[in-house]
Amino acid sequence: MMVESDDGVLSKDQMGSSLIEKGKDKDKGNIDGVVLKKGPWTSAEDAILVDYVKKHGEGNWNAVQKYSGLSRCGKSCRLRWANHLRPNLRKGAFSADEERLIVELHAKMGNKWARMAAYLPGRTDNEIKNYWNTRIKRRQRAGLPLYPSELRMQAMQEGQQSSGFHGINDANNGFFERSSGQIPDVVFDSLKANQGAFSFVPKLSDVSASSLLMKSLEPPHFANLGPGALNCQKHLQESIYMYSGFSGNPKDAFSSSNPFEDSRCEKIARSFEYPYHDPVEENSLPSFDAVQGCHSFTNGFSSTPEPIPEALELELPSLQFIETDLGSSWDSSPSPPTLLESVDRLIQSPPRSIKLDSECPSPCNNGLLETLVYEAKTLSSAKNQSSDKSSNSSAPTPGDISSSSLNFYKTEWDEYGDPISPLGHSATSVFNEQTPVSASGSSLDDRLHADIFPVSNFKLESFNQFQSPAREQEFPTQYDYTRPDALLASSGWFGFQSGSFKAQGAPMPDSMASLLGDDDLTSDSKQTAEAYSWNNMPAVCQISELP
DNA sequence: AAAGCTGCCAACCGCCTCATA
DNA sequence: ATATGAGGCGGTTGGCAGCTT
Repeated sequence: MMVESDDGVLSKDQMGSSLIEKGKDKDKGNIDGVVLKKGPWTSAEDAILVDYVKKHGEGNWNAVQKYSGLSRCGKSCRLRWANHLRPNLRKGAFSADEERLIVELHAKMGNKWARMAAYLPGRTDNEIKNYWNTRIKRRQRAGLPLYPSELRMQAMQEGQQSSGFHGINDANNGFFERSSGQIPDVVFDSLKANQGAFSFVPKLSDVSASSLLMKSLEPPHFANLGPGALNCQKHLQESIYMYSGFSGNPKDAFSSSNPFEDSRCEKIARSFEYPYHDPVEENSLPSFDAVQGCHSFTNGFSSTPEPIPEALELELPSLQFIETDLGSSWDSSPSPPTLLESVDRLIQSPPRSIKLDSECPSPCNNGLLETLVYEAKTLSSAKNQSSDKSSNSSAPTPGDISSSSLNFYKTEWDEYGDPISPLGHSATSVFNEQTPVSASGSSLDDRLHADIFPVSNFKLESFNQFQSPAREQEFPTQYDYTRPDALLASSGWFGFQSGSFKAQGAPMPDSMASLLGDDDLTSDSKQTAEAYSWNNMPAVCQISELP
């Protein structure tokens, strides 16, 4: 883009954009009647600013205009200095190491560009942000997960080997830390050395699905479910957008069962220049078959059996999709997807639209949360219908609703012959995948709690907002549904009924059983598990318990 | 060759936090 | 305790360049 000439003459572009605005407040370009310029900086302006900083140092940016005569607002000066003029700035393309680190950092921090920039010397938050946004677009377009399989695999391996996720045991310090600004050292292992051609460096024990999940559940996002529901929705959409490997491009999403059948996608994918070699994704890109019936969770048009292109761009938080396909999830795959992969798939594979007649009104544009409620109702309705048809005359209990939903989904998916749950790998599969039979059960349980429950909790909060009196009956009040463990134990919302798990013929790991309130367990162990989970819940989740 | 698309980049905007008066 | 200003941050926008169709 250009812009400026060295003699400071404005280009036509600059002339057009260097607005001279009058009558606005200081933030809008007018200080004490002095008209402040906007738009691209000229080299002359740069020189003035540099000179000013040399003399006065950084800071007090609003004084720049006063002392140097530069017709720029303080903010603009600060930005210009920080992003372009300050010494030791590193320009040019990101190196592979930098890119890798960005991915890691993003997995950990989310969109905390400034914090990320602190670990990329010479780079600015703006650069990182731009890079990330571009990267997201590319990967989304190609239907690739946002995080490479190595990263996810690493998370899995680390998770199984380590004694526990860093920080997971301490909700205030580690992985979910939100206030300290500290980052566990593990993140920087990748900085310590170029450990060869991606012997994939970083210890990602703390870069797990939980980070992804928590990303969308961060206080600024999560807490807004109250008065700031709109904001929350926006943030949630953003969050999912960020983590969605699912392309928002309807063409990409629906034109081909294999994105690489689309030459355009192929080119895009090949253009990734991604520091991670990702053979998994290369060879098994998410089948858009799975997307084809794209569950309208993605956009709130849940009653619409056919995908609505426009809606796809809404990028709703697919993280909410808790998998109910226990059948596939409990398959004893030799190499189960990693935790992160689970999240990726969870994100990538929005559930299919369910074609069924429902008495439930469509949530249409009412948003994701309504959609969730609607979906639950729909599934419940479907179950009731199928129950009527079947010989099973047992009346469903409230708790059965979710499990019936499971069955329904399973049936639907079986019909499609899709081995991958349309809801993706989510909680159940994650449980399965991430819960080796462990006598100690400690760290893993912790991780599970931390990784899974935040989502559940979020869902619950979301759900609560739309909870009807009738539903309140379905969800007995003795459950504190603001508590994710209680949620799971109750099986009320997403069908995590212990019986459902058992019905799948898969042994329930002790750790999970305890979470789910398995009756076979002693009350002590359940209490321990509950206390454990609750005490280790990220603060954001516990906050929700407050009145 | 022209139009369209995408990536990249710079800059702005609004909101938030924090320090200070 | 409150108001105000400075600075910081994240989201968004808009324009140019390069590539593709």
